[in-house]
Amino acid sequence: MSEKLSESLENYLETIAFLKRENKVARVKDISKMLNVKSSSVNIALNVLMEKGFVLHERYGYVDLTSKGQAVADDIQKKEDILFLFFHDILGVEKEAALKDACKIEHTISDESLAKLIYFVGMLDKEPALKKNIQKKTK
Amino acid sequence: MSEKLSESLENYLETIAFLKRENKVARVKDISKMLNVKSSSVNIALNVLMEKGFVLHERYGYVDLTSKGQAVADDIQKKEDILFLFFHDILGVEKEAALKDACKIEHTISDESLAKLIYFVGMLDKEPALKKNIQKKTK
DNA sequence: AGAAAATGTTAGTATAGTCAAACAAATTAT
DNA sequence: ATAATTTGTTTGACTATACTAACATTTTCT
Repeated sequence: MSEKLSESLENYLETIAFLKRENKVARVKDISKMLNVKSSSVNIALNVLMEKGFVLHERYGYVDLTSKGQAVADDIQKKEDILFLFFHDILGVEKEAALKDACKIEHTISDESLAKLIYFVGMLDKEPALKKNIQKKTK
Repeated sequence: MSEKLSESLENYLETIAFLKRENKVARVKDISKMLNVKSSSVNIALNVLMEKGFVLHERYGYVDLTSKGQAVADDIQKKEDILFLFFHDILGVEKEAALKDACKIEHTISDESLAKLIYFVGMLDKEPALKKNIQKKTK
C-alpha cells in the first residue's frame, strides 16, 4: 500500500499544498520560511519526495504536488481540521494551542480514532443542545 | 526549567516505571523487550538519561529512576490514562487503537489541551446522563 | 569450581533530518 | 546589458536513534 511518510515529509507536503492554495505556486524559499528550516533542508526533502512520487520539482523552478502528493496533503489537512475543531470549538482550547496540537496529532492518530472523532463532532452538530451543554460545561 | 525529553527517551522512562511497578525492578533486557529495541540501544539511552539525571544504573545492575525521572514517568502516565479514557470509554475506540493513540499523543499534547480534556472527562463523570447520551450516540 | 547460558556493554555502522558555507542560476535594478 | 540581489543547490558535518557483532560479566547448571 501507500508507504508511510515521516512526520517531517508529511509537513512538507502539507506546506506545499497550503502555499499552492494561497499563492497558486510553491517555492523553496516559502516552504523554508513556513517550516522554519533552511532551504538546503527543503531541497533534500524535495528530492526524497520526488523520488517517492509525491512532488514535482524542476531545478530552480516551482514545486508542485503529484495527485498522490495532493491526496496525502488533503488527507492530513482533513485530520488537522477535525482535530482543531475538536480542541478549539468543543473543548475550548485557545486557537494557538489547539492548532499546535492538531498539527502534531494529525500525523499519528489512527484511522479508527479519527473516524470516531469525526462521528462525535458530526453528531454534536446534529444535536445542538448536547453541544451547547458540553460547551457550557467545559467553559 | 526541566529540559524537554524526546519521545524516545520519555518512552524509556515510562517503561522503566512500568517494570518497577510490575516486577519491583527494571532490567535492561526487559526494557529492550518491551520497547522492541536491542539492548545496546537501551544502554545508550540509559547513559543519556543518567547523564541528564533521570535514571540510576550501575553496570550490570538494575535500572532505577531518580525522583526527577519518576516524576516525568508519572506525568506521562497520567496523560496516557486520560487520553486512553477519552478514546476508549468516551469515543468507543477499541482498546488497542485507543492505547496506541494515547501512547503517541501523550508526548506532544499541550498542557492546555490536556487540562481541557481532563476537565471534559471529569465533567462527564459528574453528568452521567450526558455521558450516557454521548456514548449512545457515538456507539 | 568450572562450563554453559543468559544478560549487559562497547564499538562501529546506518539512516533521517537538520545546518552552514560555498557555489550556481535567476531576477531585479540601474 | 551588466551588476547587485535574491533564490536555489550542493557538499560536508552533526545529532539522535537504532542496529550488528564482538566482547565482558553474571547467573545457572552440573
